[in-house]
Order: sequence, then structure tokens, then C-alpha cells
Amino acid sequence: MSNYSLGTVEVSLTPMQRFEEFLQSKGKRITQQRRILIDHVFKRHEHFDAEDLIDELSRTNSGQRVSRPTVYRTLRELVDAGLLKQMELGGRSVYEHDYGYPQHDHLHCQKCNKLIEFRSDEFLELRQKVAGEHGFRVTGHRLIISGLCQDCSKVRRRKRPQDLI
Amino acid sequence: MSNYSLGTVEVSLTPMQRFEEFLQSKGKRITQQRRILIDHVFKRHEHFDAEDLIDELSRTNSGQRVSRPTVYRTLRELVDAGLLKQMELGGRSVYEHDYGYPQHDHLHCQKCNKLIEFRSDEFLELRQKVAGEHGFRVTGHRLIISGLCQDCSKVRRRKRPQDLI
DNA sequence: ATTTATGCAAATCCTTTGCAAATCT
DNA sequence: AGATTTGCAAAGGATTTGCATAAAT
Repeated sequence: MSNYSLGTVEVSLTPMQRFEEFLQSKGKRITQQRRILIDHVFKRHEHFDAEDLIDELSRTNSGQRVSRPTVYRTLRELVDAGLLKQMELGGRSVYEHDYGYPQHDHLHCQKCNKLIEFRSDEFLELRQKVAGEHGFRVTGHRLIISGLCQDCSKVRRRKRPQDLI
Repeated sequence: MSNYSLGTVEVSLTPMQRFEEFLQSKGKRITQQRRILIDHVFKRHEHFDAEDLIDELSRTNSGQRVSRPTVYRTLRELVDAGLLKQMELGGRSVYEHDYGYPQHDHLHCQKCNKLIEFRSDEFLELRQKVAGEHGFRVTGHRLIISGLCQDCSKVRRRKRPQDLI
């Protein structure tokens, strides 16, 4: 389903429909690979990077393969379309759902690499306030609080290092 | 007078001294190039990247040249030593003074690329509060508020309607 | 005399591009 | 048909690494 219901305005469209709308408005075409990608991307709600997508799609034995350049090209479009949000973590781009998903920020565990989402209206107010003091017109922000998650700060000894995001 | 306080930064040391201390504690050596770099880096208080350093040093006609790999290696050490803070902006690493410089965050103008520093204790409190709610142990954070700076939002810009939702 | 650091060149990693062939509308 | 897209191979930019030589202790 369509659990894209969070008080936002146009929540009736599926990501696919929204993307099609976007593409048409740009005179772009609705191709097989764009379908495959958006389909795959919105199946789960996890953070991922381009490599994840390429790997996962190359594993499906149902002819769902999409080339690396196309994956990158489409990711950019999905960001432009407002469907995905992009952030940089450790040198590469990481993506997450944006469309129909409430604004939030992240706690990033430096040990296990987990990303924990949180929401804070207070922060948004603060953001406005600070910007206002500098005559700055805000369009967005990037906030990642880093440290150790509950599990990892419990552990006494160092665990084997996980692959860095 | 009182360099007898726990938890407070000893601001009596110059960056160079602090770095030497760090290097010794690691069994590393105080080389010419490390001297040149830290010297150059702490001359000004601007944000810079590795390329800036390399360029600037190659321009000095006083035999101050340092190779690219060494610049990168040393930048990492300076970050480890707590002298520089590193952040990622547009795919590359940007550095700024950390040692002896008050904690702050940034407003980033998407148009002129300016970085405006600001300080907010409220935000730090909020950070603790949020982290606490998740049993998270904070070690740091990265916050960049993006948008248009005062100057840039004044300018009347007639852009072709390209990236509208 | 050791041992660490440097510089060079080449390698990596992530991402983008040129272009001919394939695919949409 | 006519335009946009794709996939391939190769290019790119930022950063890192292997290794022989130079420098520091």
C-alpha cells in the first residue's frame, strides 16, 4: 500500500504516479528502467546508495537489470522530483524516501553505522530563528548527530569494525 | 594562569605546539612539511580544501612545496589531533579551524557558496535532549542550513522555470 | 642505524560523459 | 520518424596507496 498519508497535500499519488507526472512535465519518457528503479526503491523504507541498487537489481533473475549510469541518472531525477532525499555520508551519496515521508533528521552510530531517524519541531523553529537573525532564506538543512547508539555504547570491548557507509 | 582545569581546552598552546604534542604521543615525527602545512593553515581563518592548500603552497616561491599525498595525510592528522574540523560539501572535504575556536554551525548559501558561521546553545541543548530520548551517546554533529544569504536573496533573478516540483 | 615520512606514479572509489544502438511517443 | 534513453567503455575528480628514496630520531 498507500500509506502515504501524513497530512501532506497530494498524498493520493503513488511514487510511480508522481514520478510519471514529473517526467511528463519535463518532456521526459517513462521507460522500463525508470519503472524498475522506482519500483525497487519504494519497496522498502531503508537508506541505500547507488551501489546497493545496482547490486540488488543485478541479483534479481527477472531481467530487472539497469546499468550503472542509468541508476545514477535516475537517482538524480528522483531527487529532483522530490521523491528521494540525498545526503552525503563518508564520501558517497545515500538516499532515502522523501515523498510522503515526514521531515526528520538522523542520529548516526559511528560504530555500527546505524541511522536512527528523529523528528524535532523545536529544531525547525530554531532553524528559522537562527536564519532570520542573518537575513538568510532557508530552503533546507542537513543535520546528522553522531555518536554511539544504545547497543554500541553498552558493549565494553570493541566489536569487529563494520563496513563504513 | 590556570592550566589546571579538566575538560577545558588548554588554549595556551599554539596550534603548532599542540600538533607536536599530538605527534609525539603517537610516536610520529615533526617534519618540515608538517610544519609548513600547519603554519600555512593557521595563518588565516577561512574554510579551505586540500586543493586550496596545494595550490597556495605551490605558489609560494620559498620552497614551501608539499606533495599532494602529504597534504592529504597531514590534513587527516590535523583532524585527528583536534586542530581542524572536517565537513563534506559538494562531494569534497572542506576544513576549518577547530582548535581554540568556538563551536559553531553554518548557513550555506546555495548561490554564492558563502559559509556563514553561527552559534546556538539552544541547539546544543536540543541535541542532547534528542539523543537522550534514544539512549544515544553524542560525540558530535554536523549541521548545515542551506538557502540564500541576504545578498543573494535580494537579487532579482529571472531563471527559466526549470526545477519546479 | 633505525624507523618513519615523503614524493612519485599509479590505483581506487564514486560518479559522470560521449556516443552508437535501442526505445519511447 | 524523430526524439530521448540506454549501456558500454572511458573519462573525471577527489583521495589513497605501494614503494623506493629522503629525512628525522
